[in-house]
Amino acid sequence: MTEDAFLTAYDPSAFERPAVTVDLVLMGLREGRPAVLLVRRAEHPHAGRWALPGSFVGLDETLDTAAVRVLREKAGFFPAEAAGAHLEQLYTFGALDRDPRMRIVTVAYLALLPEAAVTRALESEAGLSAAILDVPWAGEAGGPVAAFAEGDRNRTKPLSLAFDHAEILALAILRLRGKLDYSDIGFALLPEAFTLRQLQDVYEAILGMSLNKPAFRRRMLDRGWLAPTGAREAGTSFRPAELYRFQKTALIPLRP
Amino acid sequence: MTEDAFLTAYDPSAFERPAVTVDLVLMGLREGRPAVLLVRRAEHPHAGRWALPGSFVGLDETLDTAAVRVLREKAGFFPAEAAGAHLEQLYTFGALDRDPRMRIVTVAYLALLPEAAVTRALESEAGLSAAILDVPWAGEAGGPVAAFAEGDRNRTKPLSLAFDHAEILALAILRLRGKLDYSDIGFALLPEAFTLRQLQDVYEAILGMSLNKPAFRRRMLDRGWLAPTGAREAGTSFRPAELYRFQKTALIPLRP
DNA sequence: AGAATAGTGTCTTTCAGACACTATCAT
DNA sequence: ATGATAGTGTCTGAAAGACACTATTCT
Repeated sequence: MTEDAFLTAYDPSAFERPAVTVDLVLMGLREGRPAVLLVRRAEHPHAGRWALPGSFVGLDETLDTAAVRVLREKAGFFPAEAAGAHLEQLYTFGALDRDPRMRIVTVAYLALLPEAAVTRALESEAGLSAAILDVPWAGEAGGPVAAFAEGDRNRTKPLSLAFDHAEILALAILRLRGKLDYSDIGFALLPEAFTLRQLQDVYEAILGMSLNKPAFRRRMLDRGWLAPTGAREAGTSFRPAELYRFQKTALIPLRP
Repeated sequence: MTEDAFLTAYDPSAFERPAVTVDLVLMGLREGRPAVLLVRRAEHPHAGRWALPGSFVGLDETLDTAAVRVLREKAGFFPAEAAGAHLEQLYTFGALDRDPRMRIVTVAYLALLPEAAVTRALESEAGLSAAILDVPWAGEAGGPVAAFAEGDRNRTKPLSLAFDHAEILALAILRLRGKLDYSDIGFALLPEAFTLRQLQDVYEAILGMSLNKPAFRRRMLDRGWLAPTGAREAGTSFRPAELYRFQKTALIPLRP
C-alpha cells in the first residue's frame, strides 16, 4: 500500500474529538496600571460574567491565525495593529468540565498592546471593557489575580470571570513577569517613543514592586536595546525626560 | 431561557473540528549524554521514520491524563513510574499541513526520566529506541537538534523525524535549558541519590558547555535543595564522592 | 527663585569565574 | 607511595542595591 493509497482510504472522522478554541489575554496599560480587555458574556453559559475574547479554531486556519482573527474581529484591532502586536502562545487548557456545553480544549494566547491601541480598541468595540489588575508581588510562584472594573476606584468587588479564565489570567501574569527581565516584552506595552521613567513604571506595574532607579537605568542602557531619539517629552511642568526608541541590536551578546 | 435549557438545546457537533493529540518528548540520559525515546513508524504516513510517542486525546480524559496514558501504554512505564515522572506541557502545534491525513492539533509534553527508568522502558517496550542528541551551545536562541541512533558512534547519519517532531524536539531542548538554572528539573534526570559531579554532568550535557566546578558546587549547595545522605558512591577506583538527595526546602527564599 | 523630576557618581555587597591548593580513597 | 578525583580557600571582576548628589526644565 502506498502512502497515497493509505491517505485516500483513511477515515478522518473515525473518533469523536474535542472542540478547539483560542482565548486571548489582551494585556495593556490604563493610566500606568496593568489591565486586561474582557467581554461581558451575553449568552449562556456564564451569562453576565466576564470572559477573555476567543473563538473556535476553523479547519482552514492555524492556531496563530485564529488568534490574530480574534484580535481583529472581537477586539476591534485594525489588521495593521493586529499584525504588529506582540502575540505569543501561553498554554493549552483541557480540563474535562471547563465548558458545560461540551468538551473544549482551548489554546490561550497572550497579546501585549500599547496604551494607545487599548484606548482605540475600547472606543471602537462596544462589547469590550478594560479591567484593572491587582498584581501584588506574591513570590515567584505568583498568586491569584484580581480584576476590577475601571470605574471601581476602591477595588472592592473583583469581577467574576467565566470558565477557567481566572486561571488563564493568572498564568499570563506569571509569564509576563518571568519574561520581563530577559526579553523585550516590556517594550510591547509602550508607545514608539518613551522615557526611561515610563519603562520603569511598566516594570514596576507588572512586577508589583518598586525598583531602584540608577540600577534600572544602567541595566536598560547597557543592554543596548535603547536608541535615544534626541527629542524630549512634552507637557510636563518640570524637567522633561529624554525619549528613547526600542531598537534590538543585531549583535546579541552571547555567553562565551 | 435558563442556562439548563440552553445547554440541552445546544448542538455540540455544529462545526467541523480539528483532531487533538498529545506527543511526548521523553528525555533522559544514556551514558551521560542527553537522549530521547522514539518509536519507528510502521505505517503511513511517514512510514520508517522516527516519531515521538503520542496518542489521540479522548473525550473522557484531560490533556495531562492522555499524556500519562501515553507514558504507560506507548513508553512502557509502570503506573508508579508514570505518576512520579516530571511531566510538563511544552507547546501546542497547529500548522495546517503537519499531518497529511487530516487536520491535527497536537499538544506537546516534555517528560524527564531518570537513567534507570529509560533503561527499563527500552527493555520492556520493543518498539522503543533511544536516540542520542547532539546539542552544542548555539546561543540562547538554540539551534537545530540532531538525533542519532545509539549504535551510530560516529554520528554521521542524523535520524529523520516524522511530521514536525524535529521542531518539537528543538523546543524541548530550549525549554530544558531555560528552566535548568531556576527550577529543579535537573534533578528529574538523576537517580534518588547522586553526586555533585553527576549533577554537573547533567547540566553540562544539557547546556552543551562546560561549567566551573567550585562555582557550580557553591550555587547548588547554597540553594539548600541538597541533603547529604551520609553515604558515598561505590565502585570507583579513586576517592568516592559524597551522595546527595534532592530535597526542596519548605522555605523558598523570596525577593523582599 | 523655587519646585519637581531627570539623570549621575560612588560606595558597598553579592556572586560568578578562575586557579591553585588540600583531602581522601583505591590500588 | 601513587594516581586520580573530591572538595575548598581565595583572589578578581562584573553587576546590582542604596544613597546622595548634581542638572535641567517649567512656572
